[in-house]
Amino acid sequence: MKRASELDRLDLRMLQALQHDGRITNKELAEKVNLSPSACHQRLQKLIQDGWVDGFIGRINIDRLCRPVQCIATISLGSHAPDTFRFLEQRIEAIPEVMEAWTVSGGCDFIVRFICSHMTRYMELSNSLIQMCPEISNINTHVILKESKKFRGYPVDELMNPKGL
Amino acid sequence: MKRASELDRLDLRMLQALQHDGRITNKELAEKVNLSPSACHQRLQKLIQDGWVDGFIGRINIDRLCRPVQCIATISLGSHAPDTFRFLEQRIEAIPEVMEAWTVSGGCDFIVRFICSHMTRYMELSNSLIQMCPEISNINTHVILKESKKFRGYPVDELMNPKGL
DNA sequence: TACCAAACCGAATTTTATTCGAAGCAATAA
DNA sequence: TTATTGCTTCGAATAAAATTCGGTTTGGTA
Repeated sequence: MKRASELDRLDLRMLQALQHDGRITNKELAEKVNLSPSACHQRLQKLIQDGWVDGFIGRINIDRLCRPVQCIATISLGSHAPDTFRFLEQRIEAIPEVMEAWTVSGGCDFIVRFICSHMTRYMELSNSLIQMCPEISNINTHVILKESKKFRGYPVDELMNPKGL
Repeated sequence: MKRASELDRLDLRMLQALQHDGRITNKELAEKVNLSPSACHQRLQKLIQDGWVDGFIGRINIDRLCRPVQCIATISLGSHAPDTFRFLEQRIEAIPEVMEAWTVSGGCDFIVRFICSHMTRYMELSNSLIQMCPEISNINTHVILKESKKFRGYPVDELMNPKGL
């Protein structure tokens, strides 16, 4: 299996193309990177098999389906014992309405993004977290007014070829 | 074009399947929702064409490609004039290293998620924001230690069939 | 019951995916 | 320089999937 430094220009261009359109056909992808369909197919299978690609998701237009309440909560713990972290992390992960969550350093310990059918539901969820984890010292809720920038893939160029190095 | 309330059970199941695997074949999707491939194909095209699906993204395993620094910044403004908001929002959007950004209410005005090749680059970016927008009163940086939960699609069931209604 | 529109189905056709053997290419050792 | 080796590519053949289309079913309505 290749290491990251062994991925060549074609591999990276394929990954970028897949980020941009996860449903691109192998034939189109091959044209885009100037390979024959068979060679491209072999590379693509290998990229997926070796875990460079994490999966493909169809993004649904959730705001057209319903009018959800979205919140970002910053959670602070009183105790920083590893067990406490793990426990809360697992509980957070298990909540379907949690879309993303991060363990962070800075002014708090977790940052969690929720999407809920209504505000009361969000309150239920945050209350349940407080109840099941008394070590939580603070939850600060930020209601999302607008998604200013949606995730559209990682900036592979900037990350792989950082300026000034 | 259908309205949200006119999407039936099959449409929703298709959207959920696409969230889970954006590269699922039409044939597999048809089996999953108990339709003939042709009927499923027609529905899928219509769902995409009518904008229920926002696009397809291949998720790449960025931590295998490099060792990026990821941060979440909370930004507060001194002036809440609409022009100030719009200006900063546009500048934030334009930064390739900004993966996601939200306008929020609560203890701050924007929450922004960065991915950078190294910490110095992050500092450059946050400094540049402060320079170009003097109305920023505070930026609080949270370094991401761990992605506790990755986005895996919206909880369609919970959002469309909220408990207690 | 008769009619209509929408959705579905199955078969036919077109396009794409997948497989596979042969050829090209670069690095290495003789 | 010349063989050898391993890896990648290519193109053709085959398998599978997508797409189209005419006919049928279905559900609602007059």
